[in-house]
Amino acid sequence: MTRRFYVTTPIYYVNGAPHIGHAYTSVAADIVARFRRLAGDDVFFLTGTDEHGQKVEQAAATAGETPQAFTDSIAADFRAMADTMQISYNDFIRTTEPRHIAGAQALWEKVAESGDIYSGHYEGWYALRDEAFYGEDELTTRPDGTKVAPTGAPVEWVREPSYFFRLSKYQDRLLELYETQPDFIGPHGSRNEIVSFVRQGLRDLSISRTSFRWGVPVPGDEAHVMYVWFDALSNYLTALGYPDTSAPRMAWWPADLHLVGKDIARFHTVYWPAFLMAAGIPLPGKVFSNGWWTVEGEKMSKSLGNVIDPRDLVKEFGVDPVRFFLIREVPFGGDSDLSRRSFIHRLNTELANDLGNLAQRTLSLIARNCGGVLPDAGPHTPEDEQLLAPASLLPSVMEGQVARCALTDALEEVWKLIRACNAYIDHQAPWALKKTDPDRMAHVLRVLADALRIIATVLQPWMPESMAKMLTQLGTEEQERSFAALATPLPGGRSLPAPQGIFPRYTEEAK
RNA sequence: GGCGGCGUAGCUCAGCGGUAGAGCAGGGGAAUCAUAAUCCCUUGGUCGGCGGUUCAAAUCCGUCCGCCGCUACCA
Repeated sequence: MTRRFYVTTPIYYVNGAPHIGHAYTSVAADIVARFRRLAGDDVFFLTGTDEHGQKVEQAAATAGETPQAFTDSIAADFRAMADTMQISYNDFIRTTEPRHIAGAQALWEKVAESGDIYSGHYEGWYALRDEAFYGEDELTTRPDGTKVAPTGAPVEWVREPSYFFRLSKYQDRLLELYETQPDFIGPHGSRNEIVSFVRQGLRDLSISRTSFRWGVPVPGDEAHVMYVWFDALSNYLTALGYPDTSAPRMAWWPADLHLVGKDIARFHTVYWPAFLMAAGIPLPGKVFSNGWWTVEGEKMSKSLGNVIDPRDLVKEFGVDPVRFFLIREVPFGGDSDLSRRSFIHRLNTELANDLGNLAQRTLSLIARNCGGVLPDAGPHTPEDEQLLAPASLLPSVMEGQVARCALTDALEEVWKLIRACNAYIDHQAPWALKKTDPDRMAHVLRVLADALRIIATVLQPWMPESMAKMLTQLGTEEQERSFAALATPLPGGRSLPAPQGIFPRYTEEAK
């Protein structure tokens, strides 16, 4: 029976334009989704936008638009970015859609049924700009007597009625979850932080607001709208058709993997499982958080004006090199830097030199010396085996790595094989065999073609467009590109298209 | 302050009890099928400091120094 796999990106908050950080998380999720599809799973891949909250309401007012019109245009921009990045989502949910609003309200009611929602008052120092409450001890007093948040945002004392979620009740069950399901939170460092946070003790969570209107109305009390995280987190369920348990998509629940930025790890590893526990809904399998990008060594910020729109890079270099760089440059999970120099260096050494050139030299030798058709396989020498044996294990090795979200390690695994292929071709020297032993030459080229087929197959999730081109040049049909298809060797004699370079080299023109 | 992580070759990092590793960068050589790409060899580290446990420590323990993260409602 086909395994179902459900992976999500965060729903992105529409208070600004999409940047490289959003693209990063989405590309990572996309790689997992594509990888699981190649492995034969029935994948559901969700992305979308988080569109409620006071900040959005105000930004819309400032822009002189209705909140709906405002979010429509930014949501469209996020969707366009996802499309540019070749994100293969199955659905794009917006929290302003009726299906989501109804689902979020149903989840609220379900949690309320368990007795874990009660009404009270919330009061504290509130920073409008940050949409956040702060503790007295976090504030600093300015010379003029006004208090400001650590972020520098001015705060005011507010008191408003609020519904609360009994988060405190779930402390032990959460700790037990982290204990019994050690892979629930990744990477490791993030897990430690969450565990120690929960150990400190959990306070009940204010989950509604009366101070603004742009949100999901609380069922049965229209004076309140839901706190944005109750609303937002429920998207992972509402997109599947929740609360309609007979909806076909509900078969994908519980989610296998939520990929998130490290800033929102806590919402996904503490609040979300607690909400689900309260509602009696099974928990997701894993929440993995990724780090931040800096640009040329500096923090990305609007004031520095160094915010990178991934689409600008795609325009210049193509989508696959950007996807590749984002995942390759640093172990997935940590922070990383994007500099033009390191970017171009990566593309030149690993894509153009190592991989692109390997394909090009192999394919042009075949084109020129084998009549442009895929040679038959010959008897394997020990050297051939030494190359092909580990190559055939690649998909299963990478499967383990992808399951751990070790997306960079998985790439490194492929590059070991690519380097081995370059060494192999030099040692076998098919260009010399051409005169001394043409049969062996053909067999060597076939070994390389087989290795390249594996390489291109497993790299499809990272670089779908380029690897499709490479697989076409290697003579594979559309239906021969899954992991399962690798078990069947391609028939010799198939004619191959004329080889064409896939990854160009870049030279920075001197300025 | 509390909790946690990190500090290993010029750079990015892996190793986590048994004679220091990879990639890139640097140096030398080979080859010429290929996007002047590739291959081979090679320089380079008292594994942050000090102390301890052990036959044996980057690897375990203690301590010190230096970075970084978390410490509640903020993509």
